[in-house]
Amino acid sequence: MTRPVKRPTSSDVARAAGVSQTTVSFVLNNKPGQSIPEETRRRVLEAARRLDYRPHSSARALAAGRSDTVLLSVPDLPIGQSISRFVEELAAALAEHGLTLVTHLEGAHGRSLPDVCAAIGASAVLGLEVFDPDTVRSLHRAGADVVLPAHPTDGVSVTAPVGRLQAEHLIGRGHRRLGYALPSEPGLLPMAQGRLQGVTDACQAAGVEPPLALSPGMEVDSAARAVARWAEESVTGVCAFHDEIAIAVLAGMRVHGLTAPADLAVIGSDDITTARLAFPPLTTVTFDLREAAARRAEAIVAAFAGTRPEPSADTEGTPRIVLRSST
Amino acid sequence: MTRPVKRPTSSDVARAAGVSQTTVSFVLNNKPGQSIPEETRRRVLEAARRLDYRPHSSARALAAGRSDTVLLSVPDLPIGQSISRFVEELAAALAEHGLTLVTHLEGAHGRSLPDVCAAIGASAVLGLEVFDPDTVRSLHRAGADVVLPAHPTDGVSVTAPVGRLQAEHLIGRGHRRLGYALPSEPGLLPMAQGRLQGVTDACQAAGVEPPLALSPGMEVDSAARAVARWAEESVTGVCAFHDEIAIAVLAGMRVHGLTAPADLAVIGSDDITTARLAFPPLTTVTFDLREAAARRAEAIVAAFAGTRPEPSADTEGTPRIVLRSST
DNA sequence: ATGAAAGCGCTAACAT
DNA sequence: ATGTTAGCGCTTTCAT
Repeated sequence: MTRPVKRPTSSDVARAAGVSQTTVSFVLNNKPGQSIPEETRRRVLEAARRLDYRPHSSARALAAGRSDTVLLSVPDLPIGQSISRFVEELAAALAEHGLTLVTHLEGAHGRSLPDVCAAIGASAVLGLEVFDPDTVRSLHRAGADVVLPAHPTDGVSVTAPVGRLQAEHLIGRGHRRLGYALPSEPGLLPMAQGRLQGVTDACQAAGVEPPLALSPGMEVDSAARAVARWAEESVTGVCAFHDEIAIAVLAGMRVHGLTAPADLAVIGSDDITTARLAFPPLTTVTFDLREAAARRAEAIVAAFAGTRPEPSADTEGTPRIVLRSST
Repeated sequence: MTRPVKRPTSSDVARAAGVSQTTVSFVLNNKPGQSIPEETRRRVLEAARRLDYRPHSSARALAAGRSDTVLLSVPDLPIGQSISRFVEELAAALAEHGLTLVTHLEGAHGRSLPDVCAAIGASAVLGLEVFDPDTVRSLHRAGADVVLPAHPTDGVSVTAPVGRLQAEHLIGRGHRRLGYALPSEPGLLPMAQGRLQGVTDACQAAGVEPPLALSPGMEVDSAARAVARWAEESVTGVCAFHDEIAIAVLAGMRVHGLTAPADLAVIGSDDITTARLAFPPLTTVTFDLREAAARRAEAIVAAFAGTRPEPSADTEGTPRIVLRSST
């Protein structure tokens, strides 16, 4: 359980390879502008491999003045596997640039994000939504070189256009009065505001009334009340913040003997696994997370290099509507 | 986006407080066995606060030979909010001991756990299931002082007794032939084996046949096939690895016009949000994660101190059966 | 093409 | 009660 062995240092590798420690550093970091003969390089790499050498991250960070660690802050809770997949892709994309991603779950009780950032010596901090200026400042003081997104143009949330797409889908199907199902967790509200705004925009563009936003909650009863309310207001289509809430709406409809999409069309977001298994199956909006993740990774690497990433027209990944019912 | 400012060092604080840098270190770390007059201590703390000083984690880790970072490895995907809550509680409990928790999502493409461990300089690595000896060795070589659980007695998984409880519940209801629904993700298999073993044990103890384990998958069709298979074998109750799979089984039953629990009883695990909303609602096994998290945190702190945690009889948290249907 | 040497910011003996 | 000093393992400048 406790480790008695001392791990090899770069000097150990140097000794084993019969070169200086400096040379080891050059070889292992592929230092440009150095002319290391193939033979020497080989010897060093071989020795490193044999000793199972790994650079001591703290020592490296201390000397270099920056770490290779990227911290991702993930909001309160279960955002479905859509986000999980995003994290995975992001980690992979960053790994290709030699960066390591770890995640901090924003919780009520944990430490603050700047604390965590300082504690692990992250040199970049990522979020899903734009950080407010105060947080950005704190993070910088905590040692973060890069904070993203710090500005709405930084290639914002994975989530922004979701609402618009949901609404356009329903409006395209002839719905003229929409509802919006908000999450109850306060932590998700900022993100929800963004998505709701998208719905509102789409409604305005189509010349239909703005959506009636309610919080159906995650209980059958509360959801049933929301459904009743929407029915009173002649709402015929509901956009849900994410699939879990959409499923709650479906459950609420069951209470009233309503069926989707005939009585009320419901569209979710994130394409969680259980959405596919809901009855009736849910219509969902989702993104190509691979793309989005890759772009984010580029933005980070570019920010490190001081180069601002070229502002691509669509920083959001390729949206995709996944239809599973005939909503 | 990029930070130009240099952050204050402990020497800056020393200068501001008119003391030596050593004294600053002593005060800020509450070094025991030192007698710092209240006045000096106050001046130092005041200066640190004014400068918004935060110790440089890498420097500290390098000098002290160990960091305050704990890395939690979370398996493949959305294990529901049960696990999320566990993470949150764990983070809070560790924070009370000055330790910082970050999470690594085990993904197909990301870096290996030892890589991540080395990259962030974690001095403890945690998992939900027992690590195999090879991994433990790698982690130690990667710089981890503490690896838990490394041994079945270390206060194992949050999950171990789950299978037993599920089976006992069904057997208690008169079921004599059980099925088990395995996950399809290979990453979850080790955990699934543990839970399945619990079911098998309970069956043996009750003198009923061992469970018929199948992988229903997360598609309606594949789940329907599994259900058919269980029906052929006169299985009347199914324990599912977790709620998502249980929901898949429910979906498969719908295809055959079967209803739960009359035709086939289904019991899940983890109490995910959508399980509450499934139709019919799912029976689920769940734990008091607060307790489990606190115990885990203690184990880690104890391991750091070299003290083995006193082996408490129940390292698993308080199990709780959540009934939502009349399974 | 390679090495020597000076720190990075901190902790921990060891003085005083 | 406080300061002096020597590293921790690495990167990087400057010599060779």
